[in-house]
Amino acid sequence: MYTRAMSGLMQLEPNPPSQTLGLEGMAWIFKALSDPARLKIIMYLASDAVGCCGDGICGCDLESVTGLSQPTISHHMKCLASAGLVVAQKRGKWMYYSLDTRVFAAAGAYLTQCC
Amino acid sequence: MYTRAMSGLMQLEPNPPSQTLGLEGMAWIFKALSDPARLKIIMYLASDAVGCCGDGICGCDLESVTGLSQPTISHHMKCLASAGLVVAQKRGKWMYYSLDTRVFAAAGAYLTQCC
DNA sequence: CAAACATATTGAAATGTATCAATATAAGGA
DNA sequence: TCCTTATATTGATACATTTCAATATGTTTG
Repeated sequence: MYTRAMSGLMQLEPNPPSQTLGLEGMAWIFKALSDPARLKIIMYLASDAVGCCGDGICGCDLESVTGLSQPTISHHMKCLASAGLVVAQKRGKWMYYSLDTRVFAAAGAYLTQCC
Repeated sequence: MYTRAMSGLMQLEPNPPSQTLGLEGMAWIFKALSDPARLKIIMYLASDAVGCCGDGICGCDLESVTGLSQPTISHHMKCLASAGLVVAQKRGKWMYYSLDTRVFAAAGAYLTQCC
């Protein structure tokens, strides 16, 4: 899975993806957004909730929010990170996740401007 | 496929989907957007191209634009229509397709406003 | 009505996805 | 060091998706 070379997405420059990415890249972003569980995760990350570890939202928070197993959360977060929508940061033994609002803004602009 | 009850989506009211649709509905829209061939079709429909039948863009136009077979185009258009992104209209023996800009605007707003 | 054409449906193959159980890896604390 | 905890990976299963060939449906025109 996620065989697409993601280096370009992971360290996105200020340029909006709609100009940087082709159809394939945009489709990849929308695919990451196409699962209800992942949207739920995104909404939780956007909600400024506190999280059980205090210093951000980590994987175990997302298990309880979604009711999904730990490997499934790991899978979904890799999917979101590979699209550049989520930034994953390891601190200690936890992974902390946050949204890259630039990618959301760019994908939103792509939809509002395409027609 | 496309077992989801689409009646609500097909005759969308002015209300943006982000308020009308839940996570499932938004995920359904993003899934329709998650294929490069469908994005190519959308870009073509947004381009105000003339089309071989003169009075809009019909299925055979999309075959030549994408290089995909007729059944595959039919499949993709049903997918886009089921998400409400595309309106399909039969005139004579042709199906004419157009974008529902309200759904694009609503999906775009969902992304720009969620974080 | 019959032929031609546009689209839809069916069937099938290849591939991809979502999910969890089991296990591995990595990091912190006793 | 050993145990506990958080996350990642592997393996397996069920299901969905993309695609086309073949065929069916429906519409216009001869």
